Amino acid sequence: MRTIRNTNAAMPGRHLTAQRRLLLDLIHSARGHIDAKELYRRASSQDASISLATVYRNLRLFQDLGLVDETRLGRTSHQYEPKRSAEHQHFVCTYCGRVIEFQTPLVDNVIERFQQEQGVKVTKTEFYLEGVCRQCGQRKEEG
Amino acid sequence: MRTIRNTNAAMPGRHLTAQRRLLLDLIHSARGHIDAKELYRRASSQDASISLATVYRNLRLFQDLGLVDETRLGRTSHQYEPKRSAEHQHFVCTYCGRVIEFQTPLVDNVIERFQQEQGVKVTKTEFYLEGVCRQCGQRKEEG
DNA sequence: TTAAGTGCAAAGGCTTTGCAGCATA
DNA sequence: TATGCTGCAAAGCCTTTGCACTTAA
Repeated sequence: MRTIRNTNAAMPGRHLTAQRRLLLDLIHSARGHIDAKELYRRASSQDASISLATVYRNLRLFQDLGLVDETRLGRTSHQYEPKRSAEHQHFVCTYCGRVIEFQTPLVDNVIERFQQEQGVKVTKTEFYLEGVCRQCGQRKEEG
Repeated sequence: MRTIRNTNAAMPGRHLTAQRRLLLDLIHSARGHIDAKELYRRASSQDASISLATVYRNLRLFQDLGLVDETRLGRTSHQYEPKRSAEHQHFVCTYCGRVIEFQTPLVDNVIERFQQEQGVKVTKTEFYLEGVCRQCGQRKEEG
């Protein structure tokens, strides 16, 4: 069980409330992605009085502080995960919802070139693939 | 003014209604991206009685028929555009909302390799960049 | 002590759906 | 003529917000 220490280095000038500690803990231990609803469900089981508004407010805050990354996967689902140093990308299986993360330097090349050619500054990248995972592909062939 | 011909080759077994013709026309002449609300606004100015439900129903239909592509840009906005043969990618300026489209074979390389390594089948790609466009970058420096 | 955070409930967007009437094939 | 489509209005989601109370610093 990962614990967030009691000092407030990550949120200068902010209150490190029990709710925030709980939410950060859950996001970290989710190992992968978690959406607001599921985060609320899990938080509720440990603190029955926590509200969905608090979940949303803090997800927004964590993003602003750079503690958490938001990713839009699939049609409308927003997923959250701890911030990482390396950019990484996502593949989502449209049959079972499985998420595969991957990372490739080619993406950095594309960005570098695009910035130079267009004179723009890229601050965020999202490379999203959708398709059929190995397992579901096999199941389809067999079935 | 691009016109969609009156036969129904694009939608076998479907009714090519006046509303659908109008919507397809507008999507094509939007030259770029358009979202449901704006599409509704423009459609209304030509057919005051068209309903938002019809817009949504048909956007869904057009996607299913492969006539139109949906792209999620920025936080929550869904954008629609005519289907194209070549995959292309998007950059969105977080200041002015400008959308720059680009295309690079590197993306295809990434997909090819990913499919082989993971044994998956990729059916959809979205490479989304966010940042500051040239114009807004200059404006920030000057201001 | 006091600014910041919380829960609650209500409101806001966007999108979908049930239904009765209408229009296309 | 018979299905499919439409408009309308209502409902469904997900997310945000106003307010009064609570709490961390």
